[in-house]
Amino acid sequence: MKTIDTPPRPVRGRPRSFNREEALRRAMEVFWRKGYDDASLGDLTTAMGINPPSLYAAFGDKEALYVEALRHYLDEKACRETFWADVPTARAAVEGLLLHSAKTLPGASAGCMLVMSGLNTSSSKVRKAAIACRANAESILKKRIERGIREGELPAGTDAGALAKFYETVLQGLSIQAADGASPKSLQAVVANAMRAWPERSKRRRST
Amino acid sequence: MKTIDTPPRPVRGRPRSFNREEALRRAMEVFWRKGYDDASLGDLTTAMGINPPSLYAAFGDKEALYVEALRHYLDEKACRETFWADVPTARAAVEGLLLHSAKTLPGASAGCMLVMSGLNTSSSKVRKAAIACRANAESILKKRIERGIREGELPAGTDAGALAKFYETVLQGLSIQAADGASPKSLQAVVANAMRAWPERSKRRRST
DNA sequence: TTTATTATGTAGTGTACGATACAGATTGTT
DNA sequence: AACAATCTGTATCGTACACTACATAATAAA
Repeated sequence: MKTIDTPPRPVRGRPRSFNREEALRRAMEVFWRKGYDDASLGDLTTAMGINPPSLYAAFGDKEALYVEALRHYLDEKACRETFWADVPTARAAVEGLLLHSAKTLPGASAGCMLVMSGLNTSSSKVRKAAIACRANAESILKKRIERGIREGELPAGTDAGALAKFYETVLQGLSIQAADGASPKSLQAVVANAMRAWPERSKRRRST
Repeated sequence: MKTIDTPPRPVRGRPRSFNREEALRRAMEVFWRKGYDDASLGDLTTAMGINPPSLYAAFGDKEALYVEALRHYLDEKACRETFWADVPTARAAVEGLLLHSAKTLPGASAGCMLVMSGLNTSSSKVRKAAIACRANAESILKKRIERGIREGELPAGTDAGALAKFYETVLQGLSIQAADGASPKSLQAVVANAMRAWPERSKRRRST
């Protein structure tokens, strides 16, 4: 799902000399690695291969560039719908999501960009955008769990919202653990523990 | 446990005109609320009621002041040993810790200072100190769990390190959830889910 | 060819920040 | 009383930052 569509190419004037998508991708990597505040315009323009006026003409300002980079991150790196395309059960979807994080986050030196966004950040615009994106991610997780309930995979009385929030909480904690230097193996053990909280389908308990 | 002892009072010279402990406490509150980078020296000196030279004479520099403020936070707000003084079981200790966070964090507008420290921060000194403090907190949790294993509360084969890391991960996720505006009630539901992963003492399973 | 429009590179602007120089104030020591 | 030592308030310093003014280049339309 494209969240922001590229404005239609202007018909007149000097054409842009750089690839906007590619520049955005590089900006995303800088923001991901250094965070919003610590990524200076110099860092960004160097990585993007352009000068400040081009950046401002194409993206607005630093805040807008960050928000767009975060959206790009979600589409490219963390799109749950596509990640879950062929996963049959909610349990496998959640476990796969957590394990994916456990395996890949220790490589990214700064955790998950979505999780880290807006924390300790001066820009309230960035903070609000990050909160909204995380809420959206949680709602996607919730919907997958609700589907599991509808399909009989989970007990009928399961609180999908609370369960989604729990696994989202674990996911967010994993990023901090990864940023602190935890190994993939230790994070996988964390995931294994988290999955022990998964509501089993009536292992011999009255269901009302 | 005092981690840093106040240097002995110099015998000569003009005496300090402010209370160092009280100034440190106020600096801690500013850092807690705004984070390391976003707390300016102006914010700090205003809250502390002193001028920059006094700050530098008493605390070194901004980084050293932050590290000391973080230690103060641990002693005052988050000392697990004293928090667990009268808690008989490891399970109650962990659950109490999580519930305490679930109830109090939504009030603090920026989550737990220990958890948020060093994230998206320019100072590597602050980052390293934060990582060390979190590792220490996790080891305290691990020791409490190991005691539970020794005392027969937990199954003999339990991996204390993995279990401690799991609950520390949840604790860290709770701070992000709180910073995102989650209510105490919803966080308590997260805690309830997390406690479902607690290893029960052989509810009819072979214990080797 | 001329004109309008948009992008580019150079070279800055203003500002906020962390940190400090300095002179004067306040103490203990001799 | 004279001196040494330490702290305090004022008034900065140098720097890094986000951002932009401006002249010029490159394109499409007239």
